Amino acid sequence: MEPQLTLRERQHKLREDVILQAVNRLLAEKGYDLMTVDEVAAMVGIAKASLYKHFESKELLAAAAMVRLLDRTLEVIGTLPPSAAPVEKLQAVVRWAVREHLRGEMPSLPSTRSALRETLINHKPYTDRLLKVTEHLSGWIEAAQTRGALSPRWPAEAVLYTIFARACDPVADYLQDGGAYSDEEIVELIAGTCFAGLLARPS
Amino acid sequence: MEPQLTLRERQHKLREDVILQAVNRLLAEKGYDLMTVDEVAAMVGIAKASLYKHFESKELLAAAAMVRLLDRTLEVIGTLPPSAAPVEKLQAVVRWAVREHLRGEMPSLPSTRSALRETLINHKPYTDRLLKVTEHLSGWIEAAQTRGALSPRWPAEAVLYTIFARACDPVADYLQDGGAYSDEEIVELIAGTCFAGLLARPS
DNA sequence: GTCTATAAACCGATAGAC
DNA sequence: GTCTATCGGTTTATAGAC
Repeated sequence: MEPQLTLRERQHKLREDVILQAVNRLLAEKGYDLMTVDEVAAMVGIAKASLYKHFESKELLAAAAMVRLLDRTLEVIGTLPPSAAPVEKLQAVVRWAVREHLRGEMPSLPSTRSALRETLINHKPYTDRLLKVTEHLSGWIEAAQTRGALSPRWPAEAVLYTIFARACDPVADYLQDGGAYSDEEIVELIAGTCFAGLLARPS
Repeated sequence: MEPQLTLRERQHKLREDVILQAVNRLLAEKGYDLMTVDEVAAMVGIAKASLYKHFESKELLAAAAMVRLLDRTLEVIGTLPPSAAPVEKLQAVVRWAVREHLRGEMPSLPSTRSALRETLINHKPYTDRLLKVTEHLSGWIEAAQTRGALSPRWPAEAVLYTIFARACDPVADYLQDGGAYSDEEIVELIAGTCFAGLLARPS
């Protein structure tokens, strides 16, 4: 607990967070496979070999960035008003995720096609946090279905995956590239079509 | 028009279609960046150098596979019953696309992150067919909105992108990996949540 | 047209000086 | 811990024999 050690540790943590910010942005911009370690080092302004003093491989570097993303997600989940209806909390999480996506800070889902996926599912810091996020969302989904806010027609598992998938929906990129809508309009378009659907509503 | 020339041309076309089938499957399985030309050659059973006699680069090889996909899409569009309602045609296209996805034959959308995107938007055979598909779908979308089948709340452009995106929705992969649902159930889950939404419907 | 062999470039990871 | 320089492996693309 000496101040020197603590100071050094804090500088160390700070440096690593700057690295993970860069990784997070590059993962969002080009994905894991197209991201090169040289790029990360260049963006941070240090040498590649120095990066490997902090993270022992490219895969663990990306995994740490994904853990950081899930920690931020848990922060958002923790600051939602407890009085809000479950379905409103779900919509709030989707809106936050799409906003992050539009800001270029939402790494793509580790798809079944990604070389990163196997690493992540064997990386306990990642799976622990993913489980926590899943538990929160699943609880809200079941509550909302019981209350009649969410359709009981869809299995809770399918709803969960759908919500996760909306965070990296390429529709956001295409609408943003089109330039016809503001970011906040795009957020409402994606959250709106996701929850209300494309069909006209009877009522 | 000599029979020999025609035969050789037909063999040539047949060989190229076998190649493009393999490329299509690999593009669906691992995406453009992770697909190697060696893999394509191995799957077809010819040497890599022979591939380059048919297609002059990896990018044009992938582009040809994407053109083939759009041609198959136009075939599906062409065989839909003209008497069907526009919204039913849209749903039929989505269902067909998800089925192709589940069979492992739906290459991912050329996302803004892909190295392939710039090649595709400058490749006229691709953009021509993409325009045709877009024109068909856009016509149905506007007709369905006029008739009150699709919600007028969403811009037609957003509906179009949403329908395209459902063809490569990672939700299909996650549900299929879970093993709890048949392929046809997954098709209905994705098409159903896309059109009807997650919310309970008032009526 | 198909093959083997190889060129040329790129990338992840490491050695060793400071 | 950070740097420069480099290794080892992989990938796209091509040369040249058959």
